[in-house]
Amino acid sequence: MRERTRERDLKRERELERIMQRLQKLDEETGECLPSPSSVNSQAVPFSEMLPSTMSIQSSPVTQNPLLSALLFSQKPQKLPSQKQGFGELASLPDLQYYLDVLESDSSSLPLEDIAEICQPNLPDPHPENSTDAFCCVSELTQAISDSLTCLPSDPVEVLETCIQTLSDSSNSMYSPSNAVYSPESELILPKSQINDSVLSEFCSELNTYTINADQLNMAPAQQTLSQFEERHVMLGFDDSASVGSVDLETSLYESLSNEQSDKDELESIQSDYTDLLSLSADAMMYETVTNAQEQTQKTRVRRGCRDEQRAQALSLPLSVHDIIHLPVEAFNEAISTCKLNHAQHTLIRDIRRRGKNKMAAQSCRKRKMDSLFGLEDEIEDLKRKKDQCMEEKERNARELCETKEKVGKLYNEVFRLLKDEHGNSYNPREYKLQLSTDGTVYLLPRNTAHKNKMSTGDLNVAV
DNA sequence: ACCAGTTGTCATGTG
DNA sequence: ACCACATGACAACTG
Repeated sequence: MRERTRERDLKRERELERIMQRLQKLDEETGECLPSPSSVNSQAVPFSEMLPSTMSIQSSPVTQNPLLSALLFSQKPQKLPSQKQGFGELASLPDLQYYLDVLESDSSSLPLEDIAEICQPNLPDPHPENSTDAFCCVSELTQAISDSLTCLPSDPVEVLETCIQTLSDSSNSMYSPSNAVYSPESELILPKSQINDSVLSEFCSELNTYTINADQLNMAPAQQTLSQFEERHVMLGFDDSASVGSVDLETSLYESLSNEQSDKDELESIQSDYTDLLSLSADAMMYETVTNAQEQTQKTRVRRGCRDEQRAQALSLPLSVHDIIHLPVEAFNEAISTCKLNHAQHTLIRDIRRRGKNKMAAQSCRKRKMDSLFGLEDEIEDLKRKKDQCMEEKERNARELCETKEKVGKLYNEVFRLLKDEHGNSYNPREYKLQLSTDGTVYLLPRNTAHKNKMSTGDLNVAV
């Protein structure tokens, strides 16, 4: 089996090499430098954008066919899991897209007979037992190109449409919607027959949260994974915005599958823990057993969030975990009083409600704490901004004060220079000074008396 | 293996 | 006394 795979890989490598050589030869002959198929891959231009404007992709049957959807919208064929069985061969699809693109955009740059020759290696294998499904897919496309070239060698658009029509005929295609699964996000197409755990793991990071009920665990793993893969975005059964009772598929699906036995063991353990209570008559013994069960459960905690769900199932509680937690007090009390519960059920239902309430309280408490923290951080930022503003204002005021002092000094000197005594002589600035009174009058005072009685008009010699 | 962050749970305090 | 809620502390889990 491994040898056959290696042979197929080598065969495909040789084919790709031939195609590349042919392209290189074409480049040399035409003197034009056409983008190589690999560069087309890296350019990540959706093939749908290459379609003529008159050809609406939405109205085309293309989108009805998962293979063509994958083909036309495939931008990163290198993402295909080449190590998975049969998918490495799909890597040449973008090459074929490239040829179709050249046909559609400028058929003169690539002689049609050359395309037929390029496509020749991809034609269906005369020995079908050597072909993989993916290789058949490539062959199918190249066959369509080749046939189209024969029938409609002068109309590239029709070539393309013929290819699409050929591959849209899903009646015999292994990639028809009825037997293939297509992931638009990951741009991959997988035949259902090849969906298995290892392939599914490629998709798991994109899958949403699922709630798995107990009877799903009884499904065969491959059947279950396929079923859940097809039902992505669908919430089954218990719906809870919190994680109570729900199981994250990514972490738990495989856990559920690989540890199916341990899961059952755990369920049985829980069931045993609480059903043991049914056989006990003394309340004290019941309480002790509940405590032991809780301790044991805590010690053997495998996953969080679904334990109460399992416990509720184990003891067949009449209310869902969601109702147990979210019902108003009156309704809850009425419900548990009307439903005749034994001691174990009563204890469990109280515990579930307490834990559920406390879980929500803890969540809101943490949210408040984070909000408070963010509020404090915002306050710190505001205070920093205000501090910066104050610092800027202080600097601006200091600058303005300096400028004002400078202006006053100049004005002082100017005024002092203009003052003359009765003989027309200037006053000595070392002996006299100007002083401004509170009423706005400027006085000339001798320096030795200025400080003694600044505002005494009797000392004034000159009023300016 | 280690670590930081997240989450569920329990114990305890408070109104 | 009882209840609901808040919160610190711890352990399990996760990436």
